[in-house]
Amino acid sequence: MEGFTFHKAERLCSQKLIGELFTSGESFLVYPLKVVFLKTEFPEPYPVQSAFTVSKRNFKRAVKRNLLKRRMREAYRLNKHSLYTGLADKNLQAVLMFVFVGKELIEFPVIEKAMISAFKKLLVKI
RNA sequence: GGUGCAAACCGCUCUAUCGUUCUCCCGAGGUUUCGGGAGGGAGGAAAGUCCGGGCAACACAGGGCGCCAAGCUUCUUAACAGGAAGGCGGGCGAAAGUUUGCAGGAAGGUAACAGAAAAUGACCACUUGGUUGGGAUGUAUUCCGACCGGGAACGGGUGAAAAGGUGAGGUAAAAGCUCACCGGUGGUGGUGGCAACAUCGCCGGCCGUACCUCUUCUGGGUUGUAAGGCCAAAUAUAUCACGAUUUUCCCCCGAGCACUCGGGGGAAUACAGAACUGCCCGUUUUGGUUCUUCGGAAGUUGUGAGGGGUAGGCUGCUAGAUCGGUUUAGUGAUAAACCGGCCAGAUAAAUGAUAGAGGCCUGUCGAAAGAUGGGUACAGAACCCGGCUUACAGGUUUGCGUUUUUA
Repeated sequence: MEGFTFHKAERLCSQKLIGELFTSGESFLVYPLKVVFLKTEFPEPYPVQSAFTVSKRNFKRAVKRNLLKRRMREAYRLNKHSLYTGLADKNLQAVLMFVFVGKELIEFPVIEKAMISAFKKLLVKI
């Protein structure tokens, strides 16, 4: 079991993949998060590439958007091992996008809980 | 000490655990990557993108008109619509101060509502001439009217603004009509100031105000780092332009062993289009036309434009009008010299998350020590600088005004 790292290879950076994800990916909601996922293949050793985003419409200030993205990323980083092992068992690769759909700043423990249940739901659905 | 004004500055700290990006070192691995260690990693506004520059690409003979922006003076600066110091006018304040405005009135134009009239000013009231009605006295005066024609900007009223103010003379009544003083303006001279301007004297006309799409003066190419450059990958050279070359046909000149060989294939014209541009002139260029013995087709290939395809890496990319001191010059903005330092470079976008402790401010309880609750702002680099504007919990320092107490 590797540690709680979150390297660049684990992040979703390719504009092309992001475009594909939004046009042909499936999604579900675990308030305050919306998860968009797509089974695909990419040349990295990790089972998942993921990205986080916060709408500019709900949060006008960049500071608040950054804070929420950081909290989501921390929650992902600290709990991703269950997702990794689950996907590795099924021998799948996927790209994920977490969209924050809440309208106000939400504390870290709430986001963490939502993230864990999102992982369980994702493993069932995929 | 209270209260107020101005300027400058700071704008949370520490520990633990787990992470992120860049640089360097070590080890594994061997054109990539992984592990460990050390160090650097948001702001005073990083924001708004409102001005001004650097840098880059593209464009560019020149002139006129237009458009946009600025407009007291001197200085400052790479530059500015910024800043500093000063000048004049207005507003606020008891004061320290603060705030706001500033080219011009020669030509053109505008001045709502109200008011008679907004610049060729006569509504009421004033005054006068003529005609006329009535009354009084007693036979040519006076009083009260009406109508017509003048005089006159002193008074009333309107307005943001009403034809300089006060006094005297003057007159039928008046009036810069005249005079004295005052205000303003133009000219001129002295003094002070680099200047805006201030101040004093003399002379003149006796003198509206505010504003503009008006006039004048100064400046102004366009687009922004998603600029631009390089590499990789990928598709395929459609179309267009220019050049080179080959073949063929045509024309001209020369040779000639007679249908072969060698050499060569322009110039003028402002008619039209295009470019430069907001428009016009103009310039450049292309096409056409004309003249002339005097160029057309096809293939191959190169360069450029353009389409299609590719959406990945490097560069630009951070050492600079740089930062921190000290000294000197200057009222100041700022400049110069010397010493020292290296200070973010991400790209679905790092600079963090969680927990604990402590500061700071503040509410309540309490004589105090303390206890307990709340708050800890505004805000996140995206090519780089100089300004401006806006947001901001709380705090520090300095100078000045005013008031009170003490001496």
